[in-house]
Amino acid sequence: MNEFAKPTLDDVARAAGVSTATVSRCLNAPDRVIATTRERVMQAIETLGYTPDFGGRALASRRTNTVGAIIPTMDNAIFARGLQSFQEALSRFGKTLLVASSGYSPAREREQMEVMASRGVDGLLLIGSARPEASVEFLRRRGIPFLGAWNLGGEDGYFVGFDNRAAAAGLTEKVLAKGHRRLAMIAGITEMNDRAADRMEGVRAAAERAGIPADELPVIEAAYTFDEGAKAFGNLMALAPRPTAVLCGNDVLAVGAMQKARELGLRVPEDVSITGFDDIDLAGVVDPKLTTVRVPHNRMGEAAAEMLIRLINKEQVERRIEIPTAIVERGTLGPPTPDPAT
Amino acid sequence: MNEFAKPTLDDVARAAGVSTATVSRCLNAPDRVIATTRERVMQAIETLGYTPDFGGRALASRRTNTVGAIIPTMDNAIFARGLQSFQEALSRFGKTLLVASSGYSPAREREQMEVMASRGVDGLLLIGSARPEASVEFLRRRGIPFLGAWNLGGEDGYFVGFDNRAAAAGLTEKVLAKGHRRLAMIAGITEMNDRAADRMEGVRAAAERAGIPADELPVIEAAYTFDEGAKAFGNLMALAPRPTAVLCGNDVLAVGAMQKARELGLRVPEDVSITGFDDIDLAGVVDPKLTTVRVPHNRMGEAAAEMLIRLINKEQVERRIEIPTAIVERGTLGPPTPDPAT
DNA sequence: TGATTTGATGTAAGCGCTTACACTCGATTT
DNA sequence: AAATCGAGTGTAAGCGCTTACATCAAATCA
Repeated sequence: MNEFAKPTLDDVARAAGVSTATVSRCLNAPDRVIATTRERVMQAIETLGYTPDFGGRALASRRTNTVGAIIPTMDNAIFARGLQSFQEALSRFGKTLLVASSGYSPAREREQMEVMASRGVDGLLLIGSARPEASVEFLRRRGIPFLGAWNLGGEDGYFVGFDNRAAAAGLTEKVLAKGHRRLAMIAGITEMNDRAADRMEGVRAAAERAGIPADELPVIEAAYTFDEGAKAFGNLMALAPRPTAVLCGNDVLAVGAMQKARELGLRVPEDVSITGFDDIDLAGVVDPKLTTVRVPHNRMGEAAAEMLIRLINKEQVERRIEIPTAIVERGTLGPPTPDPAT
Repeated sequence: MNEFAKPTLDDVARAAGVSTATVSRCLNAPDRVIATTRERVMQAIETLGYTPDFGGRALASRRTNTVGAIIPTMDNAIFARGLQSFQEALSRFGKTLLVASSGYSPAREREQMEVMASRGVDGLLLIGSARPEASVEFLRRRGIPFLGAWNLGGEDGYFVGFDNRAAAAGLTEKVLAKGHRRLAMIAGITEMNDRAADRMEGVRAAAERAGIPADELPVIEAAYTFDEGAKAFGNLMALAPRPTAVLCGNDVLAVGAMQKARELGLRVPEDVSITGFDDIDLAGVVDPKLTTVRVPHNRMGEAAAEMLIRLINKEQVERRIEIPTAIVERGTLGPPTPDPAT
């Protein structure tokens, strides 16, 4: 063989004086080869610097040991963190991660599904459950096991994630318990984003249980940036009566709101309480520190990897795994200041 | 063909009444097939729901249209952002991204290189230039084009990144121009991390040019966390004489330092100036806003993708592309307060 | 008009691997 | 001692695709 050509199974077999089948077995089922032979083969692999060819292997075995993930964007600490853990866990199972991003567009997600499918991924990680039925159907027809992550999904399918609705409701109850009655919410964009929608619903439900009807709970949807959060907060503060607590759909919006509050000369939490969601690093850094909901994305990433591997291996799998969240009380939630008019 | 089996090229060929070669050409070189035939083939592809098999294609064409990236971790806004842009750009060229993480370990990076190699990636994105020669040699032998990103590397190889050294020096000059003489630095861990090392050197060089010898410039290396930054800052503030300006190797350390300053009752920038590096979102959110160096990671990601594609296509490529950085003056850098003792 | 070129398509040989099946040979059973 | 077994290994048939080369008909030329 040419010194610089990539060595093949044949080269190894020849060098070790065995057949290609034996070399293949050394790699895939070492215990089906007697120790002495195996050593000889391994030695040959080592000296030749052989690594199996992916194409050949994929073609012959009908397996790729590749897992895909289609996420809205990595440019978001939440997904980046989860994906990192997912990838690490996958790597422990000898799988490699193929990533694609949808930019929150269902059409683009579908395209990427086709890319993943034609790459023969063994399984696929998706975010959430809000997607056209046709996309789901596509994966089913192709027989690609897939998983919705970051939330708990709907009727069918497998999920590993958080109960965003319950967590949001829990936080809302905490706010109500402080004595707040005039709540407002800055939600993430809910269209095709079930996490944002669930959080909004959770807040609404808790408020309603406390006797606050939906029409007395102003909600503004805002994109995932500080500026949008700030803008929404400004609009909310212009309302009469002014809300005493603003629940935000995520920490980014909450921090944007905090900036705006400072700009408006409003003290947090004396003049207005603000809460976030996700507990990103930022939450512990702003002043005062943000009261929020901890969402352990890294644990989720790991759990997702394990679940997907089981799905791929056709092992028994629970339909959904809930990763518990926790309310983190820090400095931005306090009791409302008694209305000066009273 | 079985209704549920994945259709193959053969199925398409039969359905369209042409040979497999023609179908293949329709997919890979449409202009080498006459329009009427092509339409018939495309129609068949459509109705059968055919997607080419990756393994077969990779095996036959010796190309995978896959690009790998081995980064320290995605769990770091800097890399996540760059990677996102890289992936998007790649996707526009019809390439898919395979990601792996090294956790800052050269050994692990090497392992991942082998994984990437055996997957037949067409090209590889690496971070920085600090790695054992053997790793580089491995890629060369395999003939895998690769690229160092995020810095400008050394003697040979291709790079797209920033001149961390010059940028750090520039910022240091700005600090000196404010009148500071007692500088200190909290650097990132420099071992096997050329970005951190370059930044440290840049600060040292600028200080020396201003007549401040290295031994009068205390430097503490700290891991990429708020806490480590805070701890290092605490140590620095215990020094006598106390530094009046602390240059940090990245924004995370700087924000940690700011927190510690508040804790210690030190005002920023009145009592002590603090600067960062990277201009992550966080930098614009802390109070006062952080003076730092803007490092456009998304532009870098795109440039890296383009360069790697050219490398893969064996087109003419510049050896290094420098992405310009910019100093962002915000609130944490001010003139030193005159020493009360003077 | 016959010779030559050109463009569209078909034929078939692999690409590197896995795996069903066949084979060998010593150990065990009858 | 013959029959049976099983562990270790080899043989060889593909897996689905690309592509060099062959073929053929139509277009062009002399």
